[in-house]
Amino acid sequence: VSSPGPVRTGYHHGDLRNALIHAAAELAQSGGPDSVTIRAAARAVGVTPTAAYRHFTGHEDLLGAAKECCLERMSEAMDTELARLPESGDRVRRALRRLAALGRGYLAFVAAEPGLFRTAFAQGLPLVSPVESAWEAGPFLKVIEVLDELMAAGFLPAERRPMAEVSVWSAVHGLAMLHLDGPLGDLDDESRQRAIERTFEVIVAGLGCRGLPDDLHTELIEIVGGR
Amino acid sequence: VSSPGPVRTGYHHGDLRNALIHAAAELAQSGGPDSVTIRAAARAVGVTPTAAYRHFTGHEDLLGAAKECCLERMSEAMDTELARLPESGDRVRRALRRLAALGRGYLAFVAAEPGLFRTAFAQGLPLVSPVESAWEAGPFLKVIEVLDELMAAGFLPAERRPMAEVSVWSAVHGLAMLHLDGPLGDLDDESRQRAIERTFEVIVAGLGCRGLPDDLHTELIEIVGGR
DNA sequence: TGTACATCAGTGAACGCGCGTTCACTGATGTAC
DNA sequence: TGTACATCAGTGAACGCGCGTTCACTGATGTAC
Repeated sequence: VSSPGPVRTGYHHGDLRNALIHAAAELAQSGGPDSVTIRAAARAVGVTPTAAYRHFTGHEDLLGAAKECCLERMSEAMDTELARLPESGDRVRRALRRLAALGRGYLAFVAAEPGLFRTAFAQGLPLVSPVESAWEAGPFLKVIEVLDELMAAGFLPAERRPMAEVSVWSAVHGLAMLHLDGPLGDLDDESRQRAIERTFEVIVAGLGCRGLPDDLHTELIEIVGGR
Repeated sequence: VSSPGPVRTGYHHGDLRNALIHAAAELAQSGGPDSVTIRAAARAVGVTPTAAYRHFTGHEDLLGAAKECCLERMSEAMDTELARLPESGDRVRRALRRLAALGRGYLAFVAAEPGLFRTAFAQGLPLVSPVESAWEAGPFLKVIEVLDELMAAGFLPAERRPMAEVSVWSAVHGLAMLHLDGPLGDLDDESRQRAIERTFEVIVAGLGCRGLPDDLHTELIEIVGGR
């Protein structure tokens, strides 16, 4: 769960657990969850497969740790997008900007690191830590916060607040999946971009009642798709 | 791609290709795409693995056929929901009803047949037939038709029509995926239901400009979640 | 400060598994004459 | 109508692979006295 860790110094490794997780994440990066095996991770670290069993109960345990690691990477990618945002404007504007940046971060991560994304959402036993905490500390929590802010600022009516985070996340997650494995994978870049923009527009229009001023709309679209 | 096919009658099978596809689909049903192997399919049919190579170029070919088969099953499930709909009301009402029924069919299929769903969207080489036709003959086409109708009937403004099908499908697909493998899997049935309803509301509100009359809203929510 | 010994963290060999795929083959079918 | 023969659709044995996991082991570490 931390950085690469020292290369081994003699018989004992020193930080084998973290080294294995790091190796597992690199395997996930290049080949997705199916590439994460105890043998391959041990090989990458330069250690016998058996040694891994000192630190993990088995394959499932290692994969779970890798999953958690991928989720963290994803969370970081979204934070990066958030950090680039200007602070100007009223609360609604700032919150909508953040919503757009989250979507952008999510989709950019999927495009840049499909293997990590697939692993983060791999089927099977959940994460090592209690489920809720892992998810709520990650990407999902950020969406919840932004929607709370949108409600507090008066953009999102209170009666529409419940479950709104699910709608938002579903839309962006579905967009990502359909691009990765579904029929949207064949779209050219331009169409892909327009699909993302339209989905963002539909979601924002579906959340708030009122329309957006033109300049705000333009700014948001640029955040969600631009650069 | 057709029905079970006759049980073998002697040395020659008669319809081995279809029998293998059927077996592959059953494997997919119970264990997802990873369970679809040439050996297992041959075993199920009662034939040597080698025999499969008379009808498929290899594992990937069989899996592709299974994928196509799963997509068809999904399409049928959605058609079933469409067929149960009343025909009363104006064009907008009928089209929105159909939109709700498609979402319902999609999500019900995912819940009832997760293995088939996973296989339909399995990663890897596309389908046997040309990509577009397979998808556009399937679930996606139905969404496109309904949205065209919503535009023609005046509910969906023309300038919001492009890519709207992607937004709609992304939302429902994301909902399905997050329930299957994501953090939404832990929701109780009641919350799950509300999440689906809210997502439908957000999408409909995001597509059309105007609000829905109360009775229509109620009817649609019942279609999307009810029974 | 030195030493015996428990504990920890690795090694190396081996197991059984199911897989995709290939080979030379044989049984069944159908067609030309 | 019968027969030789090409063709088709299977069989059976075998290959090599990478995997998860277990076993008895050994090298390194640290702690009690």
